[in-house]
Amino acid sequence: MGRAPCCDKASVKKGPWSPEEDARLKAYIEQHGTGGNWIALPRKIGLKRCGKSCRLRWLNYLRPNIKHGGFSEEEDNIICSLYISIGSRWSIIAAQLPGRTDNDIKNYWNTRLKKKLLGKQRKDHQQQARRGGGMEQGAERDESGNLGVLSEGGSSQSTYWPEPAAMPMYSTSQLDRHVDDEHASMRQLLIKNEGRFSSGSNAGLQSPFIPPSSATLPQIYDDSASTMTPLANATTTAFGEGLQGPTGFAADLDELLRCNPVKSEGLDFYYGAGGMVAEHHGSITSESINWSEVSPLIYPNVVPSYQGMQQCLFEEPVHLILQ
DNA sequence: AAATACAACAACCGCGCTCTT
DNA sequence: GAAGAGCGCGGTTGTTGTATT
Repeated sequence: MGRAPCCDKASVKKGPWSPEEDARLKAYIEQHGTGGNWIALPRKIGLKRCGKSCRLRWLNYLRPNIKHGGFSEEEDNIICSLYISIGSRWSIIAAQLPGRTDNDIKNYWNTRLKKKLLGKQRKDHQQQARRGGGMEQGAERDESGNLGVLSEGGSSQSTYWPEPAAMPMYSTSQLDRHVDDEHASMRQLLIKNEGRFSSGSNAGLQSPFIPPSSATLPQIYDDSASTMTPLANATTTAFGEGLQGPTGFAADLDELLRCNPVKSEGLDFYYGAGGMVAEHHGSITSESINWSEVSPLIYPNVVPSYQGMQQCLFEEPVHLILQ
């Protein structure tokens, strides 16, 4: 048996919201709140809209203090850094950017930031070629504009990415899962750019996100197994399996942030004293956290601490992981 | 000026999860 | 514990505006 629809599709209006609908929804919520039931809300107001549609409209457009457009470079950098670390968890990323909604960030990423990054990549690519960087033919991106990270089966490498010796050691199953994975590809791009668009002084720095090989992984965790085990579990549960990527990436992030508490203050909500990882040993989910409540607490820290976070993300873990 | 292509944004859809009964 | 309702999220599609030919 299929899932029951959340509302009667036939009697529900779809498409763009009129100013009148906006005004009614806004006025009602400002006066009465949502009442904890979005499904019933449109009936109370007399709107022929799906409850989910009302919720979306409120959250993405009508809610106070929503910013639209005009993303700053700092915001770009934060988005990129978080995309590197947690992937397309737009709601979590949005929680780090006051006034931004997940939908807004998602759209911004899909329509502009991704292209901006690829544009930079293309530029770097050309510069490298001019310097005699030895780009082979056929290294161009595919029709969708993506650069191949690894070819099918992982037996050959992209001509752009580092030589095999510098490449992470993926297992066969990991490769199978992530070949042609856009997220992985984009993340590689971001990592190369150190999670930002502006070129920094340490442009040649090697990415810290070199995934530990199967041989090095256990060592990392064995060193502090009593604390790392719940941490790793919590990370997996909180951000989902997909997060782990081909690299045990979230675990790496855990490790480096754990080892650099001062630098990770932007992620206090996640790692800090009494934070979710500290308090919930392996049983939390992203849904169990009320990000709207968490966000106000962390907003003030985010931007000022970004440099530190970025430094933490991009400078420290090389020796940690390769140790 | 008209047609077409592209970009940006708003909104919808389906799924997984949590909560309630 | 099971089932249903509702919420929240991420992916995708549709619409509108702008640029180009």
